[in-house]
Amino acid sequence: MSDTEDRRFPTDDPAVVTCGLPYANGGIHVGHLRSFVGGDVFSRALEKVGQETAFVCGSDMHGTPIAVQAEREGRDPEELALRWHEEFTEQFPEFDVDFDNYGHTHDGTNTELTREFVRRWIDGDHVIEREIQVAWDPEVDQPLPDRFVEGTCPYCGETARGDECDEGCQRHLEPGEIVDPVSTITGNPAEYRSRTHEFLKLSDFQAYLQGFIDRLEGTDNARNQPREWIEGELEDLCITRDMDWGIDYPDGEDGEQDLVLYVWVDAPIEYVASTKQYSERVGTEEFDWREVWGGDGRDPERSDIVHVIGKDIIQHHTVFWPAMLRAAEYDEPRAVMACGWVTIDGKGLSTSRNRAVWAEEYLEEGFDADFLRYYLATAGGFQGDVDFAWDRFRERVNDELVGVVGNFIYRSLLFANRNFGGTPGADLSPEVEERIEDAIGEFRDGVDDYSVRDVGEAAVRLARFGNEYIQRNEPWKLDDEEAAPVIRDCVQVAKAVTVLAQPVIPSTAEEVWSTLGEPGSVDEVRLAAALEAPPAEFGEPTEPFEKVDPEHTEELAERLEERVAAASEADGAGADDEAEADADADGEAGEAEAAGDGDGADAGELEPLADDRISFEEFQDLDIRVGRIETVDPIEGADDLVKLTVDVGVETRQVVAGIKQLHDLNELPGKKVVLLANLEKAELFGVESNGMVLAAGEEADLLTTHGDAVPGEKIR
RNA sequence: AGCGGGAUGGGAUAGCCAGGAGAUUCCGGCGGGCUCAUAACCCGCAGAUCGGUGGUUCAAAUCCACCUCCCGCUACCA
Repeated sequence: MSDTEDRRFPTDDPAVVTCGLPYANGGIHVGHLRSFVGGDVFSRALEKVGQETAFVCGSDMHGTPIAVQAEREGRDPEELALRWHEEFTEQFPEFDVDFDNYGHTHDGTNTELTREFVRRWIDGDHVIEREIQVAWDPEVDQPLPDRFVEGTCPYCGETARGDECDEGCQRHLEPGEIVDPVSTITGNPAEYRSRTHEFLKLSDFQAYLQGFIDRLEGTDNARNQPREWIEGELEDLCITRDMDWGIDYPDGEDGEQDLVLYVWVDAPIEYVASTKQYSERVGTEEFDWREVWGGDGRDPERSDIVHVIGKDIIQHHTVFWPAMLRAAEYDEPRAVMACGWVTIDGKGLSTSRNRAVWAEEYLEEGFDADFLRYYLATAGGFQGDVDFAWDRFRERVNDELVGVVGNFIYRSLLFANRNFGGTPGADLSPEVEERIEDAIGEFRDGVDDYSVRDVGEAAVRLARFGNEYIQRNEPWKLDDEEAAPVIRDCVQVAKAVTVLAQPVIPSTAEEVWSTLGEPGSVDEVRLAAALEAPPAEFGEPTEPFEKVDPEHTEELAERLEERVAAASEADGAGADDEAEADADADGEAGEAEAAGDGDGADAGELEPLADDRISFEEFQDLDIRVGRIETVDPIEGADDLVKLTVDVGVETRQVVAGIKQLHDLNELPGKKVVLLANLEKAELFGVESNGMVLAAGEEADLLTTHGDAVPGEKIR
């Protein structure tokens, strides 16, 4: 970031704005919507400043989560993914997220282009073949790529997924790295088999990426977070997987290999493919995708490619992706805008736990899409997290959008219409002209700073000025002749507000535009239109917005509260296996939740007794047994965890317990313990734990029996 | 432990990256105005040591160091 430099928008070249691909295995909620709205606002704003822009995206159809889900449901992955893809296609327009092209990664364009990328890598000698050990389920004789396998991270020892150490050090894991692999489908311990795979030599691009990251524009998090990777040792990226679902690896000669490309290979290429589809549809004279993506002899380090993503996929867009582009001799991204999460009560949304406000649900409640767009775009800085609360939503919409923006436009236009039948014939005052120019400047700065918020605020501030201005001049106390210049100014401000606000509230802006009697669409005009005279005649305006009913949001807040409570409960009880597919979905705040413990932990300070009573039946749901410890083995790499085998009469269970530092392990065998037998299985450090040994307090003081109860006896 | 992001008047946020008159906007509180406007809008007040400590500087919310506390991904007490 050699500072603001002089590379301001617009440039002479066409730009492309992309949004992180929604993953086609679940619905869209407000968290996802934030990055789509952000991208849409930004691309509209770019056009407002005169930048030729294509806004493209597509559904992410491949990858193991979809394959896993399809397998579980006994369905075809393509059919599964397409169903969601269709839904996305319908939902985006409802929020005025208006892509110039929306494709998907499984379509012909992407498939072809992806293969071409890979061929270029091969031709450029950036791909090497390597024998690696891949996880394999011996029982069903099936390879276990990525998230088909879980195990222990070789770096930090945490439980990890096959493709990343999601719970520990967050490292990206290459196939074959994970220790103690277990199949996520069958639960079988996996074994490693030797397979030949293809690798993109990221190491070829280390120096390049170091320069790239200094050049990259966008939000700070995107420019800083990857530095650790780029400045460290870059490992080569395995670009193939042993799977059926995906794009076949283009190996030319022997079509024998049943390898497909890693999902993160074909997913970002969809950005290019989708742009290409757009070009093909409108014609290259209108928009030439090659001018954006390169290969046209321009400086590849000076593109106008802007990626809008969620902060969970920063590395993919700032390390893998630029290397992939470079290796195929395409241009590099100019900017990456990584937005924060949308939270509820400060905690992340969760698809699998229904801890969310769904896109569909929002619309069903009858709210204006512009309201949510406004809220999401301006509630906080783009890279910060934004809390979604219905009452905050109502507050900001009613007080700012309706009260300030809508009200100003309405009162101005109504006054003008009643007294003058339109815009009075008078000159624009220098004060107002200057103020509008300032607003245009704020808007421009917002675009150049990649600040969606500032872009949105520019219009609101101008409207606020408008209210002050009309109040200060009190035209209602003046005769028509005196009032004319004031109203002329107000109508001009109202028009300017409409132009400036259009990227955020496109549909309302459009209505106001036609109320003003302006020809064409506000979507088409540029910022300069804010200072052009409004029509001399226009009809009676209607109120641009209808307020949000407080009772309505109150009710929704209650409903949401219940839903969140339900999610937390489900959560407190359960392990974290359900997290599987979420992380890829962009804008999704993975699964948080530490369930209430953690606090009151200090010795000497006892937790209060629980208020909620449970029924005897509920108690009986717990299958608690007497057990006898047979063997004790410390778990390698873990501080406290040990692997126990416990005789519970009917069988012997393997249980993991965190008691290593608190008990002399040698004394444990033979000790009787109390075991919760029907707790769901969990995996800790790659070791399965089938039950829970009960212990008291922080010290994990093991419970035992005083009499002669025998293993297997039920506690009642 | 690791990585990232924070800590600003009662609550929620902006400013800090390009350091300079004690600071934005929204809600809330108090008082006033106006009546064109969707009980809207406008004005004024209430007064906060801009998390702590030290440093750089003529000057720091804004830069540097250390610290504390939060939050997020996530965790070994299953």
